[in-house]
Amino acid sequence: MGERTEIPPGTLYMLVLKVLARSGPMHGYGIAQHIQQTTEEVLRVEEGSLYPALQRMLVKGWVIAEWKRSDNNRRARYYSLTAKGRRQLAVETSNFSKVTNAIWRVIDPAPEDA
Amino acid sequence: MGERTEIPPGTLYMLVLKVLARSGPMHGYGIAQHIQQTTEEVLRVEEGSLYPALQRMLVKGWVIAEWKRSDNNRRARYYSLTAKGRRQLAVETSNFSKVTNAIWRVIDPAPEDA
DNA sequence: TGCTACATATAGTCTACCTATGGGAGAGAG
DNA sequence: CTCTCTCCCATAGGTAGACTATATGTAGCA
Repeated sequence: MGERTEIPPGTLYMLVLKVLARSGPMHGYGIAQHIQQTTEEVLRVEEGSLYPALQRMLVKGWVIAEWKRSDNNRRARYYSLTAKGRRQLAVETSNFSKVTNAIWRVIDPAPEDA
Repeated sequence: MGERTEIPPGTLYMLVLKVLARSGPMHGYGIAQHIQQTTEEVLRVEEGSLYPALQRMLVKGWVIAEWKRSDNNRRARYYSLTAKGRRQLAVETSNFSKVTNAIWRVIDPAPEDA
């Protein structure tokens, strides 16, 4: 029953898209590291979640990939955002915001009356 | 491709617990209505999601149920929060807050330093 | 020559919400 | 009285999306 620091279903694409939008082309491993560090270990993206997600994002045309050498001189696949991916990011961010606000309206006991 | 106003996985228990905590004993149908109205239709709890969830909450001991008559004089099962349910609500709310904040840290480019 | 860290990838499992379906019971209309 | 509408509960089956476990391979270092 320990606190699971898994990411909420439905937010993975948004997080990955955002990381690429902010930091430019990155490889999968780096994206995972980045998210973990930015959230101070609160969110951990498992590799078994990330790589399939990246594949789907390629198919959807949200990112493109290119094999390069990493800083450590290893083969790595660098992902970049496309225009379509940028639009998707906007949609997902907007929707996340809307839904999160709705939830807060329920769980936050703000005394509002008509 | 319309915006689906389904509730994010993992938040249903929290929402139901909170509604009961705020408004006292309610029947399932009323809980669903309440959430829909509070969120101005952004969140819609389907009956096929709600009733099974309530059953699980009974088993977990978060709520107790009692058959009564509704305002419309119909048979209805009224659910009340238990002490255990109240603790669960606190845990889930805290965790939701923590995770949501973490996500915002990624998608919102707020320049915060230590 | 191992050992560790980096880097990608797939198969299978599990959770949890949704859609679809069905039924019973009270209230108002005719 | 009966028909229909709304209220209210409940279950079965489908599906999405993240996880665990596993597998492969390379670079750098002792």
